[in-house]
Amino acid sequence: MTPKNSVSMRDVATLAQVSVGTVSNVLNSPDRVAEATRQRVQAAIEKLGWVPNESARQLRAGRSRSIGMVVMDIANPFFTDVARGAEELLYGEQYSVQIGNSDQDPGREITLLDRFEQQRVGGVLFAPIDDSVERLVRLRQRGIPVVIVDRVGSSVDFCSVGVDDLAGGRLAGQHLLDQGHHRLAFVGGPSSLAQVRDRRRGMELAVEQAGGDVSLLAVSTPTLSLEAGVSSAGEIAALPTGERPTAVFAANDLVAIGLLQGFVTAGLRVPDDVAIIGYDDIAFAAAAAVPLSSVRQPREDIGRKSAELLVREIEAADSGAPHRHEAVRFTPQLIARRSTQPRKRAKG
Amino acid sequence: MTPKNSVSMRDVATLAQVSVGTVSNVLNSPDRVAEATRQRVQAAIEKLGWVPNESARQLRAGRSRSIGMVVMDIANPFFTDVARGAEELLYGEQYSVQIGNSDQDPGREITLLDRFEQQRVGGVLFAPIDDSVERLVRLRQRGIPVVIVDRVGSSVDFCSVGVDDLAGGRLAGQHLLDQGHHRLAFVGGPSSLAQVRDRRRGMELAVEQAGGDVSLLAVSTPTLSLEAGVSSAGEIAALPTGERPTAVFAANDLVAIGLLQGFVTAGLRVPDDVAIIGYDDIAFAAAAAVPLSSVRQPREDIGRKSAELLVREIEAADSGAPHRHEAVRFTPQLIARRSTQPRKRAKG
DNA sequence: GATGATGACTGATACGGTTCAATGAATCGG
DNA sequence: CCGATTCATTGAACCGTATCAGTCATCATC
Repeated sequence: MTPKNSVSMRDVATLAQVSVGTVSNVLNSPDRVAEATRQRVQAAIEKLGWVPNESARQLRAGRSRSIGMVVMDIANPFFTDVARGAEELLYGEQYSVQIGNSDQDPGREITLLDRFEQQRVGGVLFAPIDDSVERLVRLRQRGIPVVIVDRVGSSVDFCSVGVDDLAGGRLAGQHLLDQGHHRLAFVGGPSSLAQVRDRRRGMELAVEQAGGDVSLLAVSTPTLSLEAGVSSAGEIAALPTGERPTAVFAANDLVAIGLLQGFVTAGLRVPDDVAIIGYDDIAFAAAAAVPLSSVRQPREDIGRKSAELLVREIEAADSGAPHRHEAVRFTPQLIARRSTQPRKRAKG
Repeated sequence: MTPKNSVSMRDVATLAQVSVGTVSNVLNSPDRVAEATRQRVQAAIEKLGWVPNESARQLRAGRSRSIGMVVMDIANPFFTDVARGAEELLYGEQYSVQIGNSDQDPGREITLLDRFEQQRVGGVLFAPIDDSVERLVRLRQRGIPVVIVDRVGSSVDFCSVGVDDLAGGRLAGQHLLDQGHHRLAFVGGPSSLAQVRDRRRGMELAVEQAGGDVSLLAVSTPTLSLEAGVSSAGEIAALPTGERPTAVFAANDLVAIGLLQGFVTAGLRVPDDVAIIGYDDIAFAAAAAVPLSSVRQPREDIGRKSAELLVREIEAADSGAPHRHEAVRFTPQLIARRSTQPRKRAKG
């Protein structure tokens, strides 16, 4: 039942009347091989349908052409966009990408890194859920480069690519203040996520700097998901009108879209009763029930840049060249849409 | 610069004063090893920080614990949901998943399959962009099982998991007819995608069966994306009011959400001027500008079931047990929301 | 106390490639 | 015409693990 007709280089060599070394050369250094021989070998490969065994190659080489990527929420289009950017670049460099979803679970995160280590992947793109780098140090000791994605280097020991979330939070906060809001809220969590902390802190800075009589309510959520947004909207809508915030900054667009749904369900109008701004500017933000204002991150660029830094580090290690870690920080951009449009006083 | 401090089983064996065979036994058949020895070996493993080399193991075993998955559009939440379902099950079975994005490009699709073949993955979950199975046959000859995802078996030679798209299309068409529409449209493409053909055909069947004076306009798009929807909406909106369809069935939710955006931009009201129904019922459908009616597919179940069939086939092949290919067909479900709500005649 | 039987461990081999020193043939300059 | 150089090819060693036929000691059995 198991055909197991595994053809190996030896079979090809036999058929082509050459040694295995020559077959290998045909693949890896074609110029060292006579044209006639090369064609004979190629023909034999075709005929037998031989395909190189990547495990064997990798075992010998001690290094692999596959890249591991850990994201914290594959259901979030932000991460698939980042992954697309990374994959695009890596595909061109002949690497293949393994995407693992930690689902914001530290245990799974570790397991995924363990598996990548066992596979001796060529490198790892890592979007972490916290700041610990111990696990990463071990990977690097084994010679596996790691680039930290979506989190700009608290540690100088790794390359990292991210966005200035403090600035992003400030943009969002300032925007809401500019629209004349005085009762603000921030929705997002858990605060173990640096992204959440930074975005919130940025908003707080905007508020402090503005001075004046501004209140800022913080609503913490267990995850950054649609559902979390929906349920937070319920909480907020239940507040007495006089205390209820008139504008909300959500830590990402998923939460923002959830809030939108929740508010509409609760009978609140957006932006008239409550304005919303999100973060990431995923493609669905513009298509939401009320087109969603957001703070845009260059998602695919983040992926591409991360991959580029990773490849560079891998190649430096291969060639023994020195390598300086780099921390790339993109600047976020405010995208104002209807969900934060100033309330029309002239209603009638 | 390259530390290369690669510790192998031999190092562990030396430190623990045993042979490499024993170290291997500690891992794979712990019961064949004396307790004291086992602990000594474990201690040595800890101390050296040894991690098994998956390539070597795999080379020896001839088979790997990693699964390749090919999807045609990773930006479509439908596929990430399917992938989540698959990954969830496979993670539990100690497999890791490699997701590759063919981006609806036949060339990339082939390349991804080539790479999986070279890696001798344990199996492949394949969401194809057309019906050709030649490439798959070769994989299977090499002993790599393939399960076809999101496309129920035209071929009995493979397991497959999908949804009855003909029934789904019919549900959508019937729903629009039930709302009293007579000028319908179908938007989607390319028609090389079986999903597109089936959904459209299903709608046509509903129309034929209903009889009466019903028109059905077909608008073809190059891909199933938000952008395709937006631009199709432009075309449709440009039609004279008397010819313009009053209800549109989009081949998937991305297109539907794009249409929605496009119609709103063009000044048409949904559902008053034109009703929309999508397909997939991705999470964002409910959160769209107007909550989107859709035909729901059990996305995560599709992934889980595919993975289950794949694992079963892999294990059957390993144990030499016979295996019967299975074609699982889920039934889609109509989800009616506001985007197809009957027009209120009593407007004033 | 000789005989198996059992249990714990060893050592060699194989997996499928890459790499590199060595070999032999052909070419070249003088 | 010969030594030197270049070119094409070979063959063996090696990567890190799993497996399996043996080896050796221990123990129960009669």
